[in-house]
Amino acid sequence: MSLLIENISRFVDLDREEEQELLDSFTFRNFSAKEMLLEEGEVCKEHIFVVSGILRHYSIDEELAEHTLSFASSGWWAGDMYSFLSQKPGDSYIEVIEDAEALMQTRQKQLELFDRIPKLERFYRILIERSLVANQQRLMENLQLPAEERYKRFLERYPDIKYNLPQKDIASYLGITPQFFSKMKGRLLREEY
Amino acid sequence: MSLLIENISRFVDLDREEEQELLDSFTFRNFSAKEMLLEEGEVCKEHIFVVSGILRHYSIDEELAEHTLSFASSGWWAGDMYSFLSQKPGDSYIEVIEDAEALMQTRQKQLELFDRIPKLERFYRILIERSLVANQQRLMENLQLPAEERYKRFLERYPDIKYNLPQKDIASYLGITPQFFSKMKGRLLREEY
DNA sequence: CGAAAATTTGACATGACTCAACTGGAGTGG
DNA sequence: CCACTCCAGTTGAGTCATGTCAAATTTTCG
Repeated sequence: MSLLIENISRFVDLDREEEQELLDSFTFRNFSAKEMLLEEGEVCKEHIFVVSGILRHYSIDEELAEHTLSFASSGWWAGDMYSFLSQKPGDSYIEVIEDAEALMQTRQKQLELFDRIPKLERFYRILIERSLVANQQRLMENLQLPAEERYKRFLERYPDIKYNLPQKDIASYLGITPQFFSKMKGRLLREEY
Repeated sequence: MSLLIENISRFVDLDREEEQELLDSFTFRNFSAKEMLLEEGEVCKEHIFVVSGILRHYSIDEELAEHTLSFASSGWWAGDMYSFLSQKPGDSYIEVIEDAEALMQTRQKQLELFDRIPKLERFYRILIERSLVANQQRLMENLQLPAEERYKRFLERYPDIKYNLPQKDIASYLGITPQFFSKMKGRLLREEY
């Protein structure tokens, strides 16, 4: 559980009491593979800090194709930001890819803490700033790069879990079909020699 | 200048003194069309609040193709977030599309104000939260939708300036070539009758 | 008015998709 | 522990969306 504290301490200094208050605002939960943490039409009530395991955040379009927005493993955050921030029903899904342990915080608890401990609002501001930068970079990658290059960036972004993910999920992250991904991978392997 | 105050007041309440301090932290500037506010390799020293006119934020890939990350008109913010937040050299450009007036704030001034007036850090947190949501939505649109649909979303996102932008810039925002954009637009016009 | 830039248009090329069939491994129940 | 089923992954043929190249035309602006 101190993984969370470590993470936050990289950006702001908390004293013992504040750390305790922070931890008390989270609920610890266990999830097993294939469980759904969020489905379309539901409100994303909690922001999720992943302690172990892997989550996937995705949405489904009119043609029933899935599109992965992000993966989250140890030390990363997950949540449908639109729904979590507005507390309105969202249109995305969060599923468990590998058995996971996570710390969950409701928006209300979060906002209370921001009032009580401004340093935590600062931490969150920094967290969101960084997410925004990462997202903008990914957007540019998608505009500029062909699938093959995007795959290489993906490998760099998720070095710890790249071998634990089903190919179809990687394909849906890259924005291509599983069939095309399979062919592309075959081509890359052949080219390596 | 009170456009800025109006904007901020939608999320936090400031008293006269705080408003003044906020305004003092910005510099007012005038720009004319085609001026560059930021070029590759430079540090994005200031966060920009557009009072009037239009800016475009873009980057250029290895094939020299431009990719527009965003447009900014009256009431919107602009800046290379990666560079502004880290104060390291960035890889993007900001140009003036239509003569503009803007308020500029350095990262240092901004951080000082966060310490002095926590409400402003809150405002900024909310601003970034919203940017993040908008960005994630655009990312999903790019993964899911064909160019034609993306164009419709673009029209909804920029209703005020959609007729003031060169087609090549719209194309580079959508992630397609100007030629293809031209053909697509022709097709859409013909279909309308 | 003239030069440069933006837009349009057409022929052709290609990256990525669809559909369909096949293979193989993981999980489940008998 | 086997047999069965069910996904995930692979592969091939044909197609479609979008790109490239090149030339003609229109617009912008000094």
